[in-house]
Amino acid sequence: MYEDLKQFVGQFAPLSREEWDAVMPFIETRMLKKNEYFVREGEIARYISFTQNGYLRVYYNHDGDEITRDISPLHSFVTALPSYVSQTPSYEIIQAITDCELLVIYRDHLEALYDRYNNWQRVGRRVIEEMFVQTQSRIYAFITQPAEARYKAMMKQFPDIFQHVPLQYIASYLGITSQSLSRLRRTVSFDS
Amino acid sequence: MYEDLKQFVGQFAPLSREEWDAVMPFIETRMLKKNEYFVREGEIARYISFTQNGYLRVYYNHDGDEITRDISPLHSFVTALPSYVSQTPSYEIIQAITDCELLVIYRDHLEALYDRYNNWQRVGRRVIEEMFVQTQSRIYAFITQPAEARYKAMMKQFPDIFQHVPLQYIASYLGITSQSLSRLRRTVSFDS
DNA sequence: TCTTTTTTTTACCAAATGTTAAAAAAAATC
DNA sequence: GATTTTTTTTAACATTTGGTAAAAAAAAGA
Repeated sequence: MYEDLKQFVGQFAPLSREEWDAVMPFIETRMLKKNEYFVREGEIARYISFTQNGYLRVYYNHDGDEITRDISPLHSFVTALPSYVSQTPSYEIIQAITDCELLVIYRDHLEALYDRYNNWQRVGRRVIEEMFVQTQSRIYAFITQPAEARYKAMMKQFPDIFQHVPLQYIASYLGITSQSLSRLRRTVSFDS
Repeated sequence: MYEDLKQFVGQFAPLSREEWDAVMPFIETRMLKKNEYFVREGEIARYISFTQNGYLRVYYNHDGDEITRDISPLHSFVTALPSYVSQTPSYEIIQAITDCELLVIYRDHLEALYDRYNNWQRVGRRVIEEMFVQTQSRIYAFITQPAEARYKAMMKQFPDIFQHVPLQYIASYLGITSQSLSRLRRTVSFDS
């Protein structure tokens, strides 16, 4: 049960049988059809999810454009973090790009788990540390690499995403328009 | 003693007298002269610092250019996180932009503190969560705003930094060349 | 204070990306 | 399968930013 989750979390700290048993009652499975929402605009993000299957998109509305901050890789944790940590209405929207199977845990339950099990709190800390490091790399990429290099790097790192996610979302994630991405793809496919 | 640190950390969780007493023996004060290093390239980041006074710059060498990932605001935590979390040689370099007064704590001591005090682990988690949220905002800025808007936003959010930090570092932090920043500043000062 | 070094600014041209509009292709719906 | 809607591509031109080089200004050192 929850093998993908166990493997993912296990990277960050070993957890005892008891510690796993403690979290089990709080894990809910939630299915989303393509285009359904996990977090809506203005809603408070009261839970976090692990993508057991499918792809989520985290974006927000900016002058009529949808700005994609994240496209969740398979088997990763996703929430609208600004809302989640401060329990204020979310400007970020989370929507299913494909049909999804999510493992959901409520923040209240998770915080209670953290209170009781220092080891779970450690896992929570390490997971977010790792996410922070990833985000840093993305900032470096924005500073040092032009869009074409960012595109190639993304293709290499997340090849599966390109099979499931519309290019317009990828373009936004890369920080360019879909027209620019289209232009890039034309030249990239020839010379590389 | 350590009032700025206590106030900063206190935002994230209340800490008892005992919990503070437990950390005190591990805090070291370290003075850096301008241009001295806190973490050198290839060194393992074995500690984290709180900037009691002064400004640090986190950057790395990229094709002969120094790419500034962060300029620490006053009273913030700074380390070369990728090296710190994985205890591998750091590609990030941390250098004092001004004379600095740092409060330093070693990772080993901090981890031991986390083991013993769940509440400290909670603080560690919340601090990094907050840093992650900040970093997200910066990514949104890169996607949605041209350099001029990012510059104006930075002036508004960190006015003090502009009084202490050379413009070339600010330019790199904004993701542009110092020539471009110079051009921006000329037009900005006229029309706004 | 004078000299040297570093930083910032200016200018010109090149490259990358945006904007607008429309066509083509693909996907969804009937 | 035909129709409608959405997504992707193409094109022309505009804007932003980069690259190179040099001058000006500021800071550091003698």
